Amino acid sequence: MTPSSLLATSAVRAAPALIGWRLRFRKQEAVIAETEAYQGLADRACHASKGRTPRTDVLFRESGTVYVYLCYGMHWMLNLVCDEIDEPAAVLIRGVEMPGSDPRRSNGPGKVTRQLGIDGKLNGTRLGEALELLPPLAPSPRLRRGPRVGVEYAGPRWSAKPWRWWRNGFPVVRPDLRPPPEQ
DNA sequence: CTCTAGATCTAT
DNA sequence: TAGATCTAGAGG
Repeated sequence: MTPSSLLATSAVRAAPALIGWRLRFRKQEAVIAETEAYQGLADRACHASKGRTPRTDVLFRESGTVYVYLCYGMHWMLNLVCDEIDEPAAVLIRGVEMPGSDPRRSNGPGKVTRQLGIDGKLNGTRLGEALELLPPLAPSPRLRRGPRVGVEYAGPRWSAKPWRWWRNGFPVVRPDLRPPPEQ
């Protein structure tokens, strides 16, 4: 499994598969521990549901493109673009684990980028340039899943989708969230 | 041009 | 539970 084949599929399939893969940036290494999928024009939680705009353009590009945007005026969100060209989809990196670092320093999307020193300059670059994606070193961990965080604005149909995954035992923020009864 | 909401985090 | 901080996108 190569980084390109991993991402050349829907975000809903790529997001759980990415857990355990490693990100390398400026000599730092981080193991992906929590992800969320944003899939397609129909997904009201996905920025691309607003259409192709200057901001969402990167989502329509080739898988392996890096999408970074500023949230709440102060937090950078790191995403990896998935799926085919012109099919907007991305996985949000919500949590990582770094050797010798308290995981509570990197268990949220804003914390991830702050910890690694990632900002908007990475937006539109491709994996392999500044940011690298490397295969797991350990066997696939057991995963847990639940609804995405902070997307209530998308309406109940989309905010209830259990499109968030994390490594069992990872100290996720908002552990109060439970998977919906059915989807 | 103005206005508003937002894929969050931290301290209170 | 509120405040920080700022920009894309929508509306006039």
